[in-house]
Amino acid sequence: MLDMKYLRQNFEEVKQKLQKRGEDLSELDTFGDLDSRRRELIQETEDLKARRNDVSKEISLLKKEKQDADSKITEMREVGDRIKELDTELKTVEERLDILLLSIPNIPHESVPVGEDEEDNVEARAWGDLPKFDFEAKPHWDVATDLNIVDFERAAKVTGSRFVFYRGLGARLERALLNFMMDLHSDEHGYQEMLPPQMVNRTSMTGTGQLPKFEEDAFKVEDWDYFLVPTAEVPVTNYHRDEILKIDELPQKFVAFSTNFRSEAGSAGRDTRGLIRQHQFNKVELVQFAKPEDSYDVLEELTGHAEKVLQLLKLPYRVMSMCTGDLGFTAAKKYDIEVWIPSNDTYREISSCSNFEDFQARRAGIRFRREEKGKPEYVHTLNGSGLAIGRTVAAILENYQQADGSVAVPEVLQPYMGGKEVIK
RNA sequence: GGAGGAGUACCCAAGUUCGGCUGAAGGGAUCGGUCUUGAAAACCGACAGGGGCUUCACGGCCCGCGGGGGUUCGAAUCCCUCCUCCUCCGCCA
Repeated sequence: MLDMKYLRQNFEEVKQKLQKRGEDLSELDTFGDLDSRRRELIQETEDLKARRNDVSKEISLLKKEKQDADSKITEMREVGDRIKELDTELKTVEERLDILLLSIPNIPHESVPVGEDEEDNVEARAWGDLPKFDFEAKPHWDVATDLNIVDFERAAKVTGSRFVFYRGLGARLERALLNFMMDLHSDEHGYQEMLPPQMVNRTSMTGTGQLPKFEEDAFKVEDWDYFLVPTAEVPVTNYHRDEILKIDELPQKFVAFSTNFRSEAGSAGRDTRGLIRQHQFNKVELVQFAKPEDSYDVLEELTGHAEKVLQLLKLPYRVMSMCTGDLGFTAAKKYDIEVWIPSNDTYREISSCSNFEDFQARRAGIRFRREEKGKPEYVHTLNGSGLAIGRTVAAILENYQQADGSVAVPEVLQPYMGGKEVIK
């Protein structure tokens, strides 16, 4: 959410910056009218309320002295009716304003490359050597199915499409990665481990920006106003919702595991095979609450923490700086980390690291004070996958596959795999 | 799921019977001061906070007693509704 005052005072400039995102901004022009009407109504009701407060005190005194107050009471009855009318209109105006403000995307940071779509994303760096196979490399779903470590068919029977059973060393690999990532970030990178609820309420989903615009992407729990979490970002960021932190509590760094649920609305036909796009997947998420002046350094640091996972797994990747058209709704700046997927002959997103600046913090009311009596300011929130586990499994199966159909276990994972060096 | 009880400012807590001189007594904590070589104790003083509207500013006003609605000239106080916590019963991994 953008600051209303800032938007009022810098309307054209903001509009211009938002236009770089290439989104439809026609609604934005209703802001001026709504905003000025809101302030008109507030002034009018407040004047009336002030008068009512005064007269009510007078009435109280008159009654105490057993004097007649009927005419004043009648007068105030009319004032009260008028206040009610104005308050009703004010409420509808504020609701519309709220919906509008909640629907405006974040302003891109000046360092974000301008562009229309993923074609215009800019490679920041690449790491690792691409594997060369002296046999015909298989896509990960064939590798996994041949090894009998995943089962898509039965998952379709038991639940539906875009679900999967992991079994045997496949399940073990998933769990090994989870533990490896959690250990790395908590022991080496200074994050506090957190295990959040896997359902959240509507306010939380609004706080981080999934709602109101993207409700169709979420799984909603019937009869409850709860949603299955699409990412641990939601519960963990909302952990400090409506709080004022002390400055020495910043930065706060959390690493959280959650199972994530996404309807993948609008992705029909894409990545229908394999582990890349499932309705349910596991992910280790890094979340930081930072001081505004530090947040861009934190973004680099956090992205580095996610990269470290791939480096230790020896998986080739590149880091892409998302252009204005591919930034997503909430981010001011975003890096995607893409891992090499040989069967696609390309890199695929495995992590997304964003600085939201105060966009989420304003929605969710997450603030801090620099001094004991100082004015509260909004924190900056950041997060990044560290990493999506299912896609990491896919990357390992593809990059570590061997001629005989087996898969070598990356060295750092072997202790987590009961010492196994190969999946066969 | 059933039956009770409770949510007041940083914390504890009065006020809710019978609506108005209470936007909130009293503690504690915190901060400043006196005293002291220093500290503690004691004493004195300060101490809602947050948001909004308006103003160049000083300031003024409005809203805040879990959330939302209602009754009333006026609500912490009455009514409705939702949420959270506690106790007991039932069920349950």
